[in-house]
Amino acid sequence: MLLLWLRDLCRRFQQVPRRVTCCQASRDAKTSRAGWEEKGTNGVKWRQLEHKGPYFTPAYEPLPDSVRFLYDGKPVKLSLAAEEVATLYGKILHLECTTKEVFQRNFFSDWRKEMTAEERKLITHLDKCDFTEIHRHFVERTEARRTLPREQKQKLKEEAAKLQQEFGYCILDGHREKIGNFKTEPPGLFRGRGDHPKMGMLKRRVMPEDVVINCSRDSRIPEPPAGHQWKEVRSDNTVTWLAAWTENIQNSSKYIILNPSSKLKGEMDWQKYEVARRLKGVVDKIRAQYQVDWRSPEMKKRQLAVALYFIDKLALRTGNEKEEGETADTVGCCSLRVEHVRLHEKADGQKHVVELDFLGKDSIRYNNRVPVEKLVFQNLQDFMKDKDPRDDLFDALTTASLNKHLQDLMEGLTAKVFRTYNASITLQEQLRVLTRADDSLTSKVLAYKRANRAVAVLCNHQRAIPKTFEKSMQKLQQKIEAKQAQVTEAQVELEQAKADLRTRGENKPRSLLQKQRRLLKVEEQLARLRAQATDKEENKQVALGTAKLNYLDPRISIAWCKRFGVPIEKIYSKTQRERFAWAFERADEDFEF
DNA sequence: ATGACCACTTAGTAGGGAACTT
DNA sequence: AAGTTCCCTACTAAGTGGTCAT
Repeated sequence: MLLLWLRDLCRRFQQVPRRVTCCQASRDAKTSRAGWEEKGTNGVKWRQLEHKGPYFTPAYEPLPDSVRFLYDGKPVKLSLAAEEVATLYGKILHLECTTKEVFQRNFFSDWRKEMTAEERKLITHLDKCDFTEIHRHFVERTEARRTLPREQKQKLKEEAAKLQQEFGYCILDGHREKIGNFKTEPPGLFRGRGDHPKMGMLKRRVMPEDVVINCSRDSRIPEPPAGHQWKEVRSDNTVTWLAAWTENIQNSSKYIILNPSSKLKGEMDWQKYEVARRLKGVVDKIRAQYQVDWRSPEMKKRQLAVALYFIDKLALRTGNEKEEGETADTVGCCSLRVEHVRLHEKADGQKHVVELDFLGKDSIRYNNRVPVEKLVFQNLQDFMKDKDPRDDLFDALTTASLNKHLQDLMEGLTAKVFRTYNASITLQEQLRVLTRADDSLTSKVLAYKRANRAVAVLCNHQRAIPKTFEKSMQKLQQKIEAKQAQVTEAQVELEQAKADLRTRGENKPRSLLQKQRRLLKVEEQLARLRAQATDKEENKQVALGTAKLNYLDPRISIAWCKRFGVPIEKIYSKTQRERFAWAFERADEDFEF
């Protein structure tokens, strides 16, 4: 208690909390041995941090009188507060979430809290509310912005750039670094993923009074907006955030953080991959061990061994416990329930097939059938025996105990390192298998995409099928047919030319050569189109970006580009190149993960 | 042990703008 | 110039895993 109070006091006086520095020192002894820190500083993330604080969402701008809200068919002029919340709903009227009952109920309940007593008395049923004029108003506003004359657009762009210049950068240890999100989140209606019990709730406007500023003591402390104050100004150099507030839906912290291009973030990214590379050195031993443990007489040990097998083989997430009723019902490995597993003695012509079917992170469905070793199968049967569908599959296992075990196997090893390791090693291996040195540039890039996709599939990174997918696929098919016709035509012409040369003895070898070249060219184009179509089809439900950004050691890709003469721009966009700047300094063509 | 809390990484989506057609 | 497609980025939700108090 005393310590707590002291620490709080320290923070209030904007000093580096002593206790934190002390703790960090002991942690450092461990981490430096593991090669975590290179500067030899103890958990300290910066020495200097200066910034302007967050940029706040501009105040609410009332609707023009011409835009009406109707209740029960009659226009009602809403109070400012109630109108603002109404516009949040009207703005997203076209989105599917507004049709969900939970969303509507939560929204209506929170909206009513913003109404005056009078409004509350009048407006009692959401289905009598008509937001269509509000919705149209915002659609028109967007449209108006889109069709703005060139100079006006230019002006808006410049204003945005000015804002970016003023608020979008900080000074960290003498370097000007880009901030990731320099704006506070605007008020809005909470859009959880999947079946979220809180969808539709009002996310309130962030005020300076909610915001804690983190910066160095001797820096220019950011000014709060006129007439306002910060909640607190502190100087904690063991954390990387610049400002923080507590969001009112889940009561969790939101942070203003650095851009991924920053040195600090880059260094942390690098370390992540170095840990994964260390796993490469011990993974065989770990695999051998968990296979032995499948036979253990201890239930705990067997559950751990099977769970780890899933995490390793199927790249499952660890699956922390979640508070029931606060979030959507999703699971990971350790939180799998009996109802998520089906065992097939025989399926698809294979023995001992395990079928997993559950909602994972972001309520993305994981549905996979895999043949497993007999021992794994028998263990699963045992774990499921005499349990209800809603019971935990691994009832004797927690993520904490799993990670504790992993920590003993290798310094810095946690469950998520397996995902990183397996993702990166898969990319490297797939690139090796799929790339041919004498292929065209296009083919090489396509090979990369394939390798990337293999990882995305492994990690179950999915996306919604693009709305225009069918249409654009049809168009591509038409293009292919047209190209096919061209090829046929070119073939005929070539044959004709050959025949002419023979029969009439016409002496035009130049034209013959031209026709041959023509055929080759259209055939190549056809092949390219076909490859494109295959690629598109295989990719329609797969999200490649997540793996690329978070799981694939960029040094693998950089080395591959160098080895095969592929320009790096073909693989990484500008922001991605900035994000992976750390890797360019550390990878030559011989790099091996 | 257990749970609350915190800080950080990982995730999919909406919407805007660039690039390409018409 | 307008329409269309495609790619990128901003946004913010939802995970992981550590620490600390109880």
